[in-house]
Amino acid sequence: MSKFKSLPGFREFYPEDFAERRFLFQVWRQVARRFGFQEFDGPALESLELFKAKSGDEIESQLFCFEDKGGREISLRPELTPTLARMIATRANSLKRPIKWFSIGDNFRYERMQKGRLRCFTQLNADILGESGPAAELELLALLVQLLQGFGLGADDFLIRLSDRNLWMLYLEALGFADKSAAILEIVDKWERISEESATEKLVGLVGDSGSSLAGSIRAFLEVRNLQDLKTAFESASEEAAEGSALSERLDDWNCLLDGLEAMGIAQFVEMDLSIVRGLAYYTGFVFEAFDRAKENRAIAGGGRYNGLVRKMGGPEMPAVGFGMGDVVLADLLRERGIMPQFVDTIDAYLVIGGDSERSVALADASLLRQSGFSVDYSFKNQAFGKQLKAASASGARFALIYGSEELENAVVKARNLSDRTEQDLPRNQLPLALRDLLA
RNA sequence: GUGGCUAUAGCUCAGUUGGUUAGAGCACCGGUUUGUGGUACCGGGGGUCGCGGGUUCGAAUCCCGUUAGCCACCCCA
Repeated sequence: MSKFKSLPGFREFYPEDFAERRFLFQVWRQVARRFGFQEFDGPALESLELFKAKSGDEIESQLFCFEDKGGREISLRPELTPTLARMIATRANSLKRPIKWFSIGDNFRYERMQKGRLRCFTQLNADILGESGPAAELELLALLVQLLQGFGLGADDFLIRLSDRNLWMLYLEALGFADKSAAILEIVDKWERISEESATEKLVGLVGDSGSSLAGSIRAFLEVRNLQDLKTAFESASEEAAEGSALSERLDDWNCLLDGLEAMGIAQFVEMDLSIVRGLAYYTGFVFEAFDRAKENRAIAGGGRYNGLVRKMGGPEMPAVGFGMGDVVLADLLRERGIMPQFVDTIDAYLVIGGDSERSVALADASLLRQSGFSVDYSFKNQAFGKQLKAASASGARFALIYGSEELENAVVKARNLSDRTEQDLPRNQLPLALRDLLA
């Protein structure tokens, strides 16, 4: 056993683990590219202030932060969005819009670990900036669906819940609680986790006696699953608001988005569900989360619109919407479903070397073949043929190239197909070409 | 930050009411095998039984502490 251990919440990736990781990244990258997103990255280490600016001072307790040797207060990044917002803010005026960017990177959060949550995890982030209309949300939802489909997940496996903080603001305004909306939404966010009684208690504590009727109105809103339900909820809240232009404009956005989902053939993956409000209050419009259907409440990915952030980072007004998807929950899910592929590293050829007198010839060919683009391996020491063939087989090689004295006398090497055990001689002076034909 | 459970080889786990030198399977290395691989047989390396303290003639085993892991709460950007 090693004298040292890795830090809590930080993983080591042995080759078999890394193969899974590579698979996740490949799908992420391929699908994002299919949608025309461009890959970027920022520094893993940033000033502490950057993260406090977005999330408030309380965030510090969950950061890997410290003072560097120059006396700077710095932190490993807990998320990518502040960095993205700063990068966009810096070049906002020269970036062609819409800006469609994605990134795959490690994030760090100083938290107690549990299932699906570590201290260092990798997240895919995809963001669209410069588009204020629901076309941006549509594109991101379509990307999210195809990403999950790219891993072999289907409509039975996941569901995207789509919500809207704007609708909540309009609704609370219609109910006469516009001034307490932030505090009320915090309670709504916890609604599913705490009992309705204790939620009602909190509401009564917040707004007084009208709290219990407010609780009833909120429950009705939480049960909304389509635009018809929504209309009914608003009508019973306030006739005036139900007829107002603010609501009808927002309903236009909803119609546009829902029609788009229909047109893209992904409507069955998305459900209107206003119980998603997402904790921190910097989201400004549509918000959404993708859930594992088998285990309710486990979010695979989440995001929403955050129109104010680029300006907060010193840039111009810049509409923005994005989502993140972590590798930990996703990999757990794929393993549970039995759809995490098992990868075997293979090579093209394994050289079986007769002895010292054949070794230098074999080494010359290994070098040539590798330069020609083949993956080639061989034993470091002289061993019996049987041993070397065993190693060849274990290496995953498709062919064993046998360098024996008889072969070399005839200026050939014997290629043994390791799966069907057939053999044929290849001329040494044309080895790369001959091997290419064999592998084709 | 709070609580519950757990900790023996790289992995999965045995280990009796406390009793010699802590075991097995898998994996790894070597041999049977200097011209033909997945099986078989033989052998080998690898452990301060998480760590520290206590009880005892004697602790992997009992007690206390601590650390780490898992799970839940909190939080979830």
